[in-house]
Amino acid sequence: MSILKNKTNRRNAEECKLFIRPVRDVIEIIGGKWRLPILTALSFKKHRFNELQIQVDGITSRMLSRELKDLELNGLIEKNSLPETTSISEYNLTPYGKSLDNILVSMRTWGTNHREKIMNV
Amino acid sequence: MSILKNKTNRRNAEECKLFIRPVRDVIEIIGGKWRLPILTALSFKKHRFNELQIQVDGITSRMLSRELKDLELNGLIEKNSLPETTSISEYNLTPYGKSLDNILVSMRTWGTNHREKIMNV
DNA sequence: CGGCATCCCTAATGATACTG
DNA sequence: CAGTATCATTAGGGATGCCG
Repeated sequence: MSILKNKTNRRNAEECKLFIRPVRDVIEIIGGKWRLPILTALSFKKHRFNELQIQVDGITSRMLSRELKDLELNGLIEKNSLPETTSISEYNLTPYGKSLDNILVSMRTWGTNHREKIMNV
Repeated sequence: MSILKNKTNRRNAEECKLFIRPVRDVIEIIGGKWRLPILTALSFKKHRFNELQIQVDGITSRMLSRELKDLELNGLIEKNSLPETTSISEYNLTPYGKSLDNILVSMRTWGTNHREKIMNV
């Protein structure tokens, strides 16, 4: 019985690690202070660089530039330079970036609820 | 028409900010390298301190201690010191912590999928 | 076993100025 | 407008040792 229990515990422990690993992967990709806010803005609609800088309050052009580059490298967003005009580029979610929607929505929902809860207390 | 368009754009911009704010709130609470992995482990089952340290690979006791304290302060987890035994404490999700489930599941799901995608490419 | 204290280092971010 | 370059600062986190 104790042997069986040990085996069960070990299996549970392994299973638990299998839950954690993908979560850590996600954090690598969309973690940090800025990426989810940027993605949230882009899930709303496509934005230009300076529009993003206004929406994501407090971000510097330096950080915005870097984060956009990382998100693009990971295939979550795409950059389109408008051909007609000069010095205009637009950022948008790729289909793969749109697949983050469940995460974005669940976070937004929980966060909205939490804010209300904190305010009312 | 251009006036209407400006009003519409401004409304959209405000609405977008309303999407971003709660997301930033959530990041404040469960962001960073360790909190979501810890919460994921606890969503699986309650854990003791050293069990968590094993599950959340690479975390030091210092960081685990600090993160657990923050999560408890935010009402997401609870600590139970077992009365019978000495020096044993268990951590578990509170009901409020369990309300994070949608976030945890959506991240785990996306992360699992992403890992498969990366591996196969 | 479950932590806390100290010291230290690096990565992340900010501030500012500049450019095509 | 959409960034880049440089410098300064800070927060996050690792290593280690100690303690009830």
